[in-house]
Amino acid sequence: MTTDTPYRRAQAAGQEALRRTVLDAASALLVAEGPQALTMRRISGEIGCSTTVLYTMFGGKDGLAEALYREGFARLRRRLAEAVDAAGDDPADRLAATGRAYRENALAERAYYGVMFGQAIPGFTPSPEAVAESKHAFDVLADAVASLRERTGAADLGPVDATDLLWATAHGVVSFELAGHYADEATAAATYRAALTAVSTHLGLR
Amino acid sequence: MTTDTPYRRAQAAGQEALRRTVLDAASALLVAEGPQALTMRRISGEIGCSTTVLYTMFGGKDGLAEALYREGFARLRRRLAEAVDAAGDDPADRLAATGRAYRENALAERAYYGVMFGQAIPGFTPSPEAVAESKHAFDVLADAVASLRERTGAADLGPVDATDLLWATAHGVVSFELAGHYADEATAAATYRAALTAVSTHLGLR
DNA sequence: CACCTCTCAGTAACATTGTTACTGTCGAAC
DNA sequence: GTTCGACAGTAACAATGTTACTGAGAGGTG
Repeated sequence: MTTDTPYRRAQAAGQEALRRTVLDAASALLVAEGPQALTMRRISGEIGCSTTVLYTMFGGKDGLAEALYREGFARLRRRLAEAVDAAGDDPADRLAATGRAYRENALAERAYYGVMFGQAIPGFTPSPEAVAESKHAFDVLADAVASLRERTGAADLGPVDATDLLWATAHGVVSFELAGHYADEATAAATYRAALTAVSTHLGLR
Repeated sequence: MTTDTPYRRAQAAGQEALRRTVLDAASALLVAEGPQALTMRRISGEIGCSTTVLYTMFGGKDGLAEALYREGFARLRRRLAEAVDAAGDDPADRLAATGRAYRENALAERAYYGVMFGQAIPGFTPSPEAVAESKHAFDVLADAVASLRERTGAADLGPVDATDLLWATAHGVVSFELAGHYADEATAAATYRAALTAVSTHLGLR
């Protein structure tokens, strides 16, 4: 165990600030030029240090990728929470707002979406802890579903989790849209709405 | 234009056979060890030639990736066609069989699924022609939908293509299953069924 | 048959990338 | 003041995609 001295704290704070700087640079690079530009040398060059720093701080590229993965889910979580807050008190409205916000986030943060759900960073697979934590981004969705279910008395679906089902459906359409499968934005939007409407109707969540 | 002589033909036949050999080796490597093992040196080593051959034959790794991409869709197409053939004449049965076969194919050919829909091979994005051709794998699904629509008189959904919607929904659940998001196979299967049932009901395809 | 030419495979190199051993430096502790 | 420990920088290594150079073999031409 390390001794807790002012020095140690200052050092830790410095580490934390530096970590933030590195992450911001990596994030900017990811958003501006895509995952392909995310090389250790490029990042270190961007902030003016050697690659060694990245290794002592993140352990390797996987560690950095995982930090970006968490950041992506944090952004998603913020966006969903904001949308639900703005939607008012009706659970149905809150559910619908969550659905729209999910797609908007994916389109606004395509690069992050690729890190989170595509294999945008070649060797990377998130750790089980990161995956488990990522699901909390959907807490607001789960809440809306629970409220709505209480109101409508929708039946349970056995092993099928309603939140997971909605999420998977949204992901299917969004990932196709990001891959360019739809002719235009209007088609993508309509397909997305149709998919979510179908599933929430089937779940009895209206 | 090159002259068409027996020699040229033999050479072309040789090229074709060689191409097949290379593709088989790459395919075996992909299935056995995943996309990470797909290196030019590894493939050339596997068949006992130099990397130059791969470049003259496929133009580069992207060309090889695209060949595997097409192969993946060819396998999917075969599987869907077989399932539909075995399902009998009822369009509803044919639709349901297609849905099941899609998931079965994804699970049986995970590595291919990653090449086709994930970004399993780092720099690769399929050419527009390959993407356009890939959609023909779903011709049997489109046929089943059309038959069923004729029988049930289901309404049109405007810009939303019913086949695309079913496909995207199936993809959403399957890609999550491949990523390990579900606790067990039974949960995944139930979620998949629920998603497809929801969408086909919503489309009026029963 | 001798020579020329063209296609193409092999070798070996180059650039890029993740990663790490070695070295030096700077601050804390006694 | 000396010693020690943590950490950053340099420079290397291994792997990978790619390509310039070289050579061999086959067909055409005299």
